[in-house]
Amino acid sequence: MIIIKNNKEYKSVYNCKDSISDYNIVLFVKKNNLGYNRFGFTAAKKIKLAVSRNIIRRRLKEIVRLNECNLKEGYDFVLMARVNATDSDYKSLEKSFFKLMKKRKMLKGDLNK
RNA sequence: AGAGUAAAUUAUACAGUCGCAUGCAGCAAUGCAUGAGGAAAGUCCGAGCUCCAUAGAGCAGGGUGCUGGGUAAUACCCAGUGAGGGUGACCUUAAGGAUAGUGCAACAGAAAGAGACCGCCGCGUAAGCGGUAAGGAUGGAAAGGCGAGGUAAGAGCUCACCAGCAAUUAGGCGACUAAUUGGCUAUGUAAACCCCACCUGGAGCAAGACCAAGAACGGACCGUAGAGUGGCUGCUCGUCACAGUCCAAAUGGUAGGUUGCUGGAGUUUGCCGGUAACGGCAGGCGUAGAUAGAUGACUGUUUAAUACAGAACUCGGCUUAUGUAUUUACUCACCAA
RNA sequence: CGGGGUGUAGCGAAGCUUGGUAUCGCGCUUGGUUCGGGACCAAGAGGCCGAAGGUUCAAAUCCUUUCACUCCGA
Repeated sequence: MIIIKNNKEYKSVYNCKDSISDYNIVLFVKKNNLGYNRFGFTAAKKIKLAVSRNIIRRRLKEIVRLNECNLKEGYDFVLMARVNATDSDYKSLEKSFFKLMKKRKMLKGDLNK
């Protein structure tokens, strides 16, 4: 898994304005023409406690790690946690991840159905 | 068996699978070890460390404020003193000075620092004058309290007891306590100004150091006489740097890597000193170090795995948040013997 | 990491220095004016001053702790 590190790259993804949202997550997508995927995880200060910010980011990382092989290649993804995600557990985050990926048709082959 | 006081322990367990960070070993694949807290938090104090002149002088300003001790240091801790609260175990306490001075005490009340409104008593036909702080009324606070003597009526005017002040003596390192004597005494506020005693330079790891890249963050000279700006509270002084001229480049953005970075006033066991905080000696332990930022997911077990909550230079305190289970010592009340 | 500022009626602000009465504007309610509405005139309601302690006879004001919002510097 390759993580986006630069602030500029995050901003360029946001500026594409290609976003789709859910109760828990906002997903930003941009084509990068590199032949592989890159990921970014953010949890803003709106979520007050550092503990819950960390836990949400770690859970999102875990979801991506386990399901990276199912995604199409050549894109930058940024997963932004909403305030509602504070009370959500791992399984509901995973559900909304798949829901959003299906909507954007980013899953490989038959999985989109 | 009820109510309570004080102190302390415990903190996402254990096993397996996948995954992350750091270190070590290895050519590599990989293997092994370690991996958030009691508050990591708030940033309310105190330090270390770094730079500013290896930090200066004076005044202002700021802080602390019963006594003694502990400590690197403190506004912290320990032991004690006084005051207040509780039947008690025990708890609370910014607690120097109001006789150095100034200010303030609204409204009410006659009067708020020195006093006569009503009343009482004397004189007087009366108006009024004088004496008087016992009683009334106001207020948070009213001229030491209360009783007896005394008197025209009264009054520490006199006396006993109590409270306060001063001096002496005794005890204690000291805060202070006790006794005796004295004259009879001027309220509160210093978390109002202030006085006294002690302490106090500023900025902070984005501090700072080194290296690379780049056309370039410079080189040389003069001067340090005066004026100016800056060195993060103000003023005065002092001191340092810049500011000047010439050469090169240019009015602009680049911001990468290494280091600081974890062994430290560390922790724990025993002995000794001390009422204690703590100190000394000897032995054991090696216990996160990232830089978009490492701890997560799933399954099983036990009654249950839950609260508050996440390291970012490091320590010592304080304050605030907090689940479950448990222990020790003590107090009061009731019952029984 | 460091340094400020603000919190007062439904909304926006004064008052805090120097402690005793919480004031102003808009809005709200009632009445008047108008054929009716607006504007205007008159009257009125609405606050334990972010929270908890302390000092004081008395605290929005002074002190301590705490919560929320917000700004600035590196």
